[in-house]
Amino acid sequence: MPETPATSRRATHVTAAMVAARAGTSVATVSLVVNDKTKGRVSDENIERVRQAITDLNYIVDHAASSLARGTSNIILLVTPDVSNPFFGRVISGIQAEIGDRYQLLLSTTGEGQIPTAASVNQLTALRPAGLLIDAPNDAFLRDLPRETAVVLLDAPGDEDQAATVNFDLKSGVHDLVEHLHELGHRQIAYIAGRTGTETFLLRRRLLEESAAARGMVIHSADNSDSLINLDRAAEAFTTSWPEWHARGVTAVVCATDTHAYGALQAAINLGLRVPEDVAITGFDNLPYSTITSPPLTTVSLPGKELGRVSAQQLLAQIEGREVDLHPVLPARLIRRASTLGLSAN
Amino acid sequence: MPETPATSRRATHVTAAMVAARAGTSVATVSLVVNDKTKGRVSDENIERVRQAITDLNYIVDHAASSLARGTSNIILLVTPDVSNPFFGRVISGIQAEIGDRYQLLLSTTGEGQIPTAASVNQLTALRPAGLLIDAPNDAFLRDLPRETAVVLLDAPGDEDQAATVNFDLKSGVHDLVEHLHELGHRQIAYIAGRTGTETFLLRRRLLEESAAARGMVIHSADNSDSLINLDRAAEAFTTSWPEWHARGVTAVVCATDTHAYGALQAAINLGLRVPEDVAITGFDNLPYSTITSPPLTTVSLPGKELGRVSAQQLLAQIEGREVDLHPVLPARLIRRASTLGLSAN
DNA sequence: TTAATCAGTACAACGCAAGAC
DNA sequence: TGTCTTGCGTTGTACTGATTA
Repeated sequence: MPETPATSRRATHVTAAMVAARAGTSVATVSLVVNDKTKGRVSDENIERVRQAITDLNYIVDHAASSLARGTSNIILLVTPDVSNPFFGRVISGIQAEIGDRYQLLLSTTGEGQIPTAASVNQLTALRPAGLLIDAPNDAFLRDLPRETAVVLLDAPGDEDQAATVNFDLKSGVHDLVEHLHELGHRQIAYIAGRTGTETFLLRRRLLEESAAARGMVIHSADNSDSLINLDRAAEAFTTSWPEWHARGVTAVVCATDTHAYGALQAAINLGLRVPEDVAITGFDNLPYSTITSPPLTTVSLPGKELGRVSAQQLLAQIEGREVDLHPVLPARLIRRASTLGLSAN
Repeated sequence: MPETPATSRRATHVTAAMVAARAGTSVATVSLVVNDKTKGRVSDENIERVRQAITDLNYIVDHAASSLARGTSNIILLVTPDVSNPFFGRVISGIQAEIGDRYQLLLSTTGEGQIPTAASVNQLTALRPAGLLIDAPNDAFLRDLPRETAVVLLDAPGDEDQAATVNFDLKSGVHDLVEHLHELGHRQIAYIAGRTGTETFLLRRRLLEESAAARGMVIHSADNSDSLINLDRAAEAFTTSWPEWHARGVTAVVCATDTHAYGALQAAINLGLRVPEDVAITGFDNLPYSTITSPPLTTVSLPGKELGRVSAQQLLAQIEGREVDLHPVLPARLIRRASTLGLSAN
């Protein structure tokens, strides 16, 4: 009869064996109880004894051992290009709200401006995550994706054939934006983005060009191959490009995110420009700060928390084998504020 | 001679055994190579053979198995009250930059306004994290901390006896702030915070009161027991409290974070108040948006990325048994902007 | 001869889950 | 009902031989 192997090495760490010893059952029974597989396997009395022992000893199933035995973990991996953008804070909130504590959210940031390598993707698979949430991926990353794992792509327009996606209705958002600018009399429009290669930013530009062309408007681009969503960089880009834009008659600057727009706003003001009289500025995201900038920012609202929430639902459905719409699209609404309004049509 | 057990169940998943088979060595040798413990144990030739096999097969050490065998994982857990505040984005960036890819950063959010329970703490320990980074903890949480794990508390003034900490020099920051307000003629000051029970917010208030008392100034508090760092809630708090504050002669509102200050700013403007002529407003953090609000925000700058970076260094030092200063303090500098300046001293 | 270093392997954990019994 | 047993994939310890100081 082996004694309880309690103080084998460290006095700490409660194992199923200790629980079993205390409850007077086998380890297998403990496992059945903690995993709710008691139906027809464990008597009510034993269930109760085990439960009691678990609370008495404060037992928690070891994550590593459980993952190893099962071949998969309860970790959900969120891969984002840049957590410092508050937009991702919203996304994360949405995910957390949805997954509760059954799964654990692990963050993996590809790092400032780094394109994720196959190696780093592999690092992630070593965790045997229950699922992968990948925000604003580029093509290189998608190629290396493990096919065995549940995957949802967030804000990855054009990748609908690769995996489940949750996208924004950018087309309609951009359409409204361009129409709005057109009505205000703008004909020459500049576009500031970062992170060349991120599909969603490229799409925003393509849609802009299409929508603009349909109305005889022209899009000019900032020549910044930035990889960050960064206020200061956007400000630099604006400052550098403005002389040329101005010479070409640009009167409105569309930015790929609100954060870029804040930078543009700052730069414009530093250059002594009046917004929107001299230049109108718009963004995407509708961060909370966009109501208190001077002037408040016209922007295409992208529901970040909703993105996180729906993506998580999507992923859980995959993991649990439920059927769902694989490509939901979230609305993108134009929010008109003073950074474009107030310009007299010319 | 056993064949390579390649297609045992799923054709996927490369194991050390496969690598060993291909390299013509034992599994143990493979382990030694991947863990860089070859010194005097593995010949250069075998190291090379194993390395080759690893790249050929694209082998990655399984996280669960490794963690189980070692009794600890390579996960670093960040516990934050609210990821949606962009301040945490900075902190996360700093941490990521420091830990590289040797460790994986796992996020655990205690949820909107939830005080973390002992149960949730235990959930975390099931992961056997290499270390814990805990931001702005409250006392209840600290009581349940596992003592065996490496822990660093971030922005946890007053908890220096509990664990390693990385704090801001709030005292000096608040001192400068109060002096600044005093010079501008303010005597009655209101304070808006969220998250009652978070030590750092309480301390900001205490320091404010001490500093103010020394100059014959008075602090009034908003009666909001909010638990969120949330622009809208702060706006509500301002709107609700302003009539009374105004009646008592309050001319300046100090907010516990910039995000709160944005809300106050918005509310003040909605009430038709001029900032800073009718009411001065200040924050803490110095988020990038504070330069482009209207007016730009006077704030106590708290270096968030630095906080993350230093905390991670601190944690790695603990994990690796190195000696370091256990309680570094990061500077908190007052940034004077238009939300307080421009008020004529009365 | 006795240590000590080097090279490499066998094997028992690690703690849990699931199928056989 | 419930337990036994095996396996998940790694890691570290103990061990074997051989060579060198």
